[in-house]
Amino acid sequence: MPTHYNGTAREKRALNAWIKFKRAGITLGSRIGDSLRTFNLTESQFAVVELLYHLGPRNLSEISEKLLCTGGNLTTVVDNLEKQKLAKRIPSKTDRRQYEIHITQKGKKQIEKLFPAHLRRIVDEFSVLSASEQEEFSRLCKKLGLGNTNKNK
Amino acid sequence: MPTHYNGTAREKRALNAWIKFKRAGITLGSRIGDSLRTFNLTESQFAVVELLYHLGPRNLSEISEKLLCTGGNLTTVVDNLEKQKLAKRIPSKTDRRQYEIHITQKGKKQIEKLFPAHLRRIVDEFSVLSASEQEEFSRLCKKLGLGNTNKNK
DNA sequence: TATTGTTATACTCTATAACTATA
DNA sequence: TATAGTTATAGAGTATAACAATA
Repeated sequence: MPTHYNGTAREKRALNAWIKFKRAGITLGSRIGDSLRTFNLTESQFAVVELLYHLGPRNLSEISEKLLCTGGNLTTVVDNLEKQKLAKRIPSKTDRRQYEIHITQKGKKQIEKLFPAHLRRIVDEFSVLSASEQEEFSRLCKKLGLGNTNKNK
Repeated sequence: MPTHYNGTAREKRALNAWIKFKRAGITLGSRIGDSLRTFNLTESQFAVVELLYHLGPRNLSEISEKLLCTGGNLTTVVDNLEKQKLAKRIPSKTDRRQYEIHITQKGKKQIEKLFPAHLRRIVDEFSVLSASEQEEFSRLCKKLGLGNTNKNK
């Protein structure tokens, strides 16, 4: 979808980049998300379980920080994971306000079964880019994600 | 968030690119989405109204094709736009199964009020990249979005 | 007082399948 | 028979604000 907007070159460049970015996000997201849905996991749920698998137990605050979502939200996602017995809450011994969220054995097995196919899918999607293009792409995404935090606008 | 995954260089490269991509999508999306929410528009609703504004009336099939969502889904989004009187359904004269979705005067005003700020936000977010980086980024996103459609894997 | 997490509330999105009306 | 769109259904995510328990 071209922009159909008559702005300055600078505006058109940014708008075009944003649109391409969003569309790539939708299409890749749905292609990659499909491979998760066959395991009865939503992307949010997968993100949490995968984080626990690779980083170990974390409390809700830490997870919400990593995954950039609100606390009340994460309660729901973790609730749904507990229903599926893929994660569990364990009260913290040091701070009785906190829970540590742990991945369960079933969750580990699920990730181990699912991750290779998931990874294959990702490698496949990115194989349209050369190695150096992928690296450049990562670099640009990172820069965009960090934003102009030190520009103090 | 680094990948914490010990795979081949190829796998790590793709996984890293995917994670950076997703995170940039979340952070940029929320920063840019905020500017829409102040106008009581969700991103989906904005996408539809903006499309109608810039491309003119379209029927539901055409919109769902452009925005990559399902039909039943779009019914809901357009319903919500009609409630806000930002869009309206007009029965097609040539094919009585179809509706043309039109933007309303109120919708046009809304876009005209909202779009400059929205655009400024996007230009600002992308200003962390140089002009040529933005162009390279668009190119890479486009390539990713199209996927390996002619690889017939 | 501040923090961790839950609850309550309410809405939006999303998909699927069955359905209506029309072509 | 096929197509355009709605309806019904159901679930998942999202945010906000008020709240309880603990620090």
